Amino acid sequence: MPELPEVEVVRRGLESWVTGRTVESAEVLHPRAIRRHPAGPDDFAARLTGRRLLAPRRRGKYLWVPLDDPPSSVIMQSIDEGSRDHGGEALLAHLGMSGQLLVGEPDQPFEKHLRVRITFTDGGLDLRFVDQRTFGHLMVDDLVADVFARTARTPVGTARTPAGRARTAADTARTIAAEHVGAECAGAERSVPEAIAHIAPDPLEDAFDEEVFFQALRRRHTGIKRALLDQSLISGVGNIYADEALWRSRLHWARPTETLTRAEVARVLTAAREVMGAALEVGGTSFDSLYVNVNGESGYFDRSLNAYGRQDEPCGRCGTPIRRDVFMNRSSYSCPTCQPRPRRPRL
DNA sequence: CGTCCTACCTGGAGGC
DNA sequence: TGCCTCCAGGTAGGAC
Repeated sequence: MPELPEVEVVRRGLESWVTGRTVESAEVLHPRAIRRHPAGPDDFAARLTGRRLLAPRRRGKYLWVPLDDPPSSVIMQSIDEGSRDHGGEALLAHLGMSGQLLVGEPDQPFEKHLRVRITFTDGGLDLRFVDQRTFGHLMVDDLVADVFARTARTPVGTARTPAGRARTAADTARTIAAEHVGAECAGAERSVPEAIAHIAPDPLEDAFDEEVFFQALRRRHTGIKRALLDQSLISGVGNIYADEALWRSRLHWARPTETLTRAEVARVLTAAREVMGAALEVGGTSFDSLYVNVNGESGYFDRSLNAYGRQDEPCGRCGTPIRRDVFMNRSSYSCPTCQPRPRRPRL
C-alpha cells in the first residue's frame, strides 16, 4: 500500500536508474493502466517515444517524470491541433493499491500483472509498470503552474537541526524535502501535471503551509482522519500513516476538525512527518510483496508500526489493547486510552 | 459548494 | 479439495 514514503523510495530509484535516458518504446499491455490518458495507448506511446527522461518529481503519492522538449515536428503537429500549450510534459504515475515500477533486464520474462513496459535506446534496463489490482495508472500530461507554490518561501535553511537537541526523523524528512524540492526548483518555474493540480502539497514539501491547513480544518465539518485522507487538503497520507500519526499525537480519528487547536494540528503534522520520515529511512512499509522499490525489494517499517494492524495487541505507551473500528469501509486502529473518543464524534 | 458514499479491481485468507 | 465470502483501500464521480 504505497503512501508517501514508499512513493519517495520509488522516486529515488527512478532518479538513479532512468534519469537522462531516452525512450525507445512504450508498450501498453493493459489499457486500464492508462485509462486517465484520454487519447489512448497509441498516443501514450507516441508521446514517450524518443523523449529523454528528466529528474523525477513527487507530490504526495503522485510521481512524475518530466520529459525533455519533443522534436519540433511533434510541436508543430500539436499547434495545428490547437489543444496543448508547451509548458512541457511529464510521465505521471500513481501506484494505487498495488502498483510497482520496476527496472530489470529487458530479456526477463513478463510479470503476470505487467501493464506497461518502457524500453530505452541504450538497450539497458527497461522500466515496467506492474499492478495486480489495477488501481494505479500512468499518463502523459501537460505541466502547468503550481497554484500552491508559495511566493515568499521559507528558506531551505530551516531544514537544519536546531543546536542542542538530537536530530529527529522529522528533521531528516525536512532535509530530504528541502533537497529534492528546493534544489531542483531553484530559478525554475514550479509546475505540476495538470491532472493533479488539485492535489495539495504534502507535509514534507516546502509548499505545504501549516496555517492554510489549520484554517481549512477549522472550516470543515468532518473528522480528523477523513481530513488527513483528503488529498485536496494534505497529500501523501493514507490509511496506515494516518493511524500512526493520530496514535503518536494522541488524537481520536473521529475528532471534529472544527474543534482542533493550532497546537493539536501542529502535533499531528509533526507526528506525520516523523513517522513518514522514519519509514523512509528504512525503505518504506510492506505487509506483503505488493509494495517494493524499483529493484523489487520490500521495506521494513511494518515492524515499527504502533497502531496500524495491531488489533488486540498492547499499546506501546499504556498497554491497553489496540482497538479496530470500521469506518469509511476500512479499518482504523487506535488506543482507547491514549486516544479517547470525543464527546461529539464526527464519523 | 460541502459532505459522504460507492464502484472500480484481484488474490490471499479463512469458513465449511 | 473446492467453493464461497470477506478483506485490503486511493480516487473519481455522483448523490443529496
